[in-house]
Amino acid sequence: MSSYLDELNEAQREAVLQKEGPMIIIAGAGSGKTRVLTYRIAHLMKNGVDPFNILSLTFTNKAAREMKSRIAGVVGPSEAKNLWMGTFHSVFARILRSEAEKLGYPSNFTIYDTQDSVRLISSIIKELQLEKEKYKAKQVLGRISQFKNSLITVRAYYQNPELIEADKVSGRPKIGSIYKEYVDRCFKAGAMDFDDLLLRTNELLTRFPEVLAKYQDRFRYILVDEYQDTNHSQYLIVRALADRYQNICVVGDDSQSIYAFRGANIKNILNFQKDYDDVKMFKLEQNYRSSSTIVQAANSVIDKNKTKLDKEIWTANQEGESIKIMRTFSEGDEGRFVANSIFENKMQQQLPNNSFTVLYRTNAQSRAIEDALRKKNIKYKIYGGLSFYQRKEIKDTLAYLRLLVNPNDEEALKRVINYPARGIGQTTVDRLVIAANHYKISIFELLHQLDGLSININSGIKAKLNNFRDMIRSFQIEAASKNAFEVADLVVKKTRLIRDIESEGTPEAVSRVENVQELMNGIKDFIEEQHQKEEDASLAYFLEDVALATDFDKDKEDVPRVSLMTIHLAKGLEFPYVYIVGLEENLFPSAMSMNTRSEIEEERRLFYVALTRAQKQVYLSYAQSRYRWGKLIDCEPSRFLEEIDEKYIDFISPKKEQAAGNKFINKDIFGIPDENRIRFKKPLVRKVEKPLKKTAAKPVQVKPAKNLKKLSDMQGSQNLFDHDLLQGNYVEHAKFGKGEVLSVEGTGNSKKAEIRFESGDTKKLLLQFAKLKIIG
DNA sequence: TTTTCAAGAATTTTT
DNA sequence: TTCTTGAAAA
Repeated sequence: MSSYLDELNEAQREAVLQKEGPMIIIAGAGSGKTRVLTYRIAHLMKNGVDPFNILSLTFTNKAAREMKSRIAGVVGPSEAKNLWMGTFHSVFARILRSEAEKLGYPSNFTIYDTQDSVRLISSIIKELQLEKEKYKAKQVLGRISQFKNSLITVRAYYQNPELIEADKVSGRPKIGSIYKEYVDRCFKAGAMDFDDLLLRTNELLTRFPEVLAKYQDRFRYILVDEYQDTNHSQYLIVRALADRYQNICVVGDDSQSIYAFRGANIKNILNFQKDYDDVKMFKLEQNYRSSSTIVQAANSVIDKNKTKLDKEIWTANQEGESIKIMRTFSEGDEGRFVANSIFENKMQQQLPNNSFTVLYRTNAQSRAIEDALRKKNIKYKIYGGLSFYQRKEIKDTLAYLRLLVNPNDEEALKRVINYPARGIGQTTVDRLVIAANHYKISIFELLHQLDGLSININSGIKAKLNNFRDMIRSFQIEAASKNAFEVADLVVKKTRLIRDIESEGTPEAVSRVENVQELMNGIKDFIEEQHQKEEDASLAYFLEDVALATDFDKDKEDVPRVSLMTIHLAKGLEFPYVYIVGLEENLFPSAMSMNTRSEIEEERRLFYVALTRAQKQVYLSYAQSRYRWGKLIDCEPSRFLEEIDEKYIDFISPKKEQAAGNKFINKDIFGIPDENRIRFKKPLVRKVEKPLKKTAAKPVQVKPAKNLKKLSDMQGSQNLFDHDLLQGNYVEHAKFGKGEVLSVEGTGNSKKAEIRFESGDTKKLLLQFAKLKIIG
C-alpha cells in the first residue's frame, strides 16, 4: 500500500502524510511538486477521504488533467472521477452556473473573453463621447480588472475618494462611469468576464451563507497549486471555503511568482502563515530536474532579489555543461544560431525535436526563430500568441453559437449581425445599441418589437433585421433537438459562412476555411469525450470549455516538435535543452518593467523560471540590433547576463561563417572569449539606471544595403530609397499610374513624397508603402 | 452600405 | 512588420 511513499524523499513524504490542517509547501523548481500533490491526494483517498470532498485548484487546465490521470494511475480511474480539479476560473464557472439565478444571472451566461471586453469598452467610450486618445480601451479594462480583482465594486469605487482622485489626476475622471456602464451592460447581456467569474463567486459566498456552508461542507480538503500567483479575489475565495475545516494545503514557490501584472499578489504566499493558525510548513529543496550547473547558476541569479522566502535549492545531479552565451549581430542571426545549434545537438545526441524549447519574453520574437527553423526543416510548434480560438473566423462561428445559447449576448450579436454581409451597416447597429439601452432591453429583444417602438430605421432594413432574427430563432428551435455538432453544422451551412470566406479566393482564405472545419471536428471530439466521461455534452458547455481553454489544451501530438513559447507559458514545464533568446535591456527585462525594484524583481523571477526549465543545458543569446516596430534598434545585453555567476558560463564566439553556415558548435571557440568578455563586461556596468526612454528611442539606423536587397526581392522591381528619389523624378505607381515628384519630406520610414499623377491628382505617399518605380 | 486603400498605431506577460 | 482604423470611392 505504501509503495508510492517509497518513491518520495523525506520532505516530500512528510508533506504527503500531513493529512489535516493548514499547510504550505514551498516547492522549489523541479523539486517534484506535482508528484507530491498527486500522491497527497491519492493518500487522502486511500485513507478514507471521499474524492467528492476534495477540491484541487491548478493554474492551467492541462495541469489539472495531468494530475487527474496520474492520480487515476494510483487509485484507479473510477475513484478519481469525482475529484474536483481545474483552474479557479473553470471550477467556479461551473459552480456559478448552478447558482447563477441567485445573482440574477441566467445559468447559460456567456463568458466574455478579453477581446469581447475590449470591444464593449470601446463602444461605451464612444457612446459616452469620451476622447479615445485619453481613454484607451485596453487600459480602461486593465483598470477595471484591478478593481474587480480587489473586490472594488462600482459602488465601492464611488465611495472611495482616493480612487476617484487617482483617476482624476491621471486625466481619466470618467473611469467610474465607464465601469458602471460596463458592469451594467455585461449583466444585461448575461455575460461574465474572466474577473467576474471570481468576483461573482465571492459575491455568492458572501451574500448567501447557506451556499457558502454547502460548499464548505463539500470541499473539506482544498489544495491550491501555484499559490504565489493567486490574486486577492482568489485568495478570498480560498479563505472562505477553507474556513470551516481548515484543511487547506497551498503549494508554490515565491521565486516563481510572475503574474503580478494581472493582479497576482506575492504576499498571499509570503503571509500564509499569518492567515491560519498552526500552519505546518514543508520545504522541497532538492531539485531533480536540472544539472548542478543550472541549479547553481539559477540560484546565483535569484539571490539578487530581496523579497523572498528563505530556502536553499540544491541538487545531487551531475555538473553538466556550462551555460552558453551567444552574441549575435541581429535577430535573424540569433534565429539561425538557435536553429543551427538545435540541429547540431539533435544530430550529435540523436534527440527528437521535443527535447528542445525556445523561450522568449514577447510573442513578437517568435518570427525570426520560426523562419530559421523552417529553413532548417526543423518542425516546431508555437504556443500562445494568437491562439486558435482568437482567430476571426473561429470567433465569428462561435459568436453564432453563443448567440443561440444566450441571445442577449450583445458582443456576439454585434459580431455576426452583419457577417456574412447582409446589408445591416454600422449606422444601423449603433442605432440599435442606443435604442436597446434606452428601453433597457437587449438588442435581440429589441429585434422583436421593431415596429412597436419608435426607432429611426427604414422598412427595408427592418425586413433584413427581422430575417436575421428569424434565422437565429430557427437555430434555437433546431438546437433543442440536435446535438452541438449538428447545430454548428447547420449554422455554418445556413449562414454561408464558409462560402463567404472562400469567395475571397486567397491562399489565406483556404486555411481559414480549414480552421472552421477544424473547429467542427473539435466539437465532434468534444461530444465524444464528454459521452465517454458521461458528462454534459451540450453546446453551452462546449462554449464554456472553449472560453476558458488555452492553446495547451488542444494539443494533438503527431510528430515531435520544438516548442516555441513565452517564458510565462513555460512555467511548470521542463525540457532537456532550453534556448532563451533576446536577452537585451528593454526587452528582457522589459522596458515597461524597469521602473521599480519590484518590477525588476519580477522580471528576474521570470528569468529564473526560464533557466530552471532546463534539464541538461541552457543557451542564452542576445542580438546587437533588432527590428522593433519595423525599425532597427541597437541593443545592449541584458543586465541578467552579468548576474549569473561567471563560473557557470561560457561565451560562444560569433564567427561570421558560423553564424550563417552550418558548423557552429565547435569546442575550440568556447575557450576564446577574452575579447568578447572585455567587450561584454564594459557596457554592462550600469550602476545608475539610465532613463530608459532614451535607449528605447535610440536613433534608428536603417541599413541601406540590406534593405535594398530585401525590398527589391520582395517586389521584383526597382525601388526607391531615400537617397535616390528626388524632386522632379517621374515615377509609376501600381494604382495611380505615372506622375511627377513635387517634393520629398521626412526621413527613414516616415519619408514621404508629394506626387502629381497624370490623372491630375496630387497625393502624399509614404515611400515605405507606396510601391513606386522610377521611370525618369 | 460596402469595399478598398492609405495612414497610423503597436509589443510585455494571460485565465 | 503586421494589425487596426479611417476616409474616400464605388
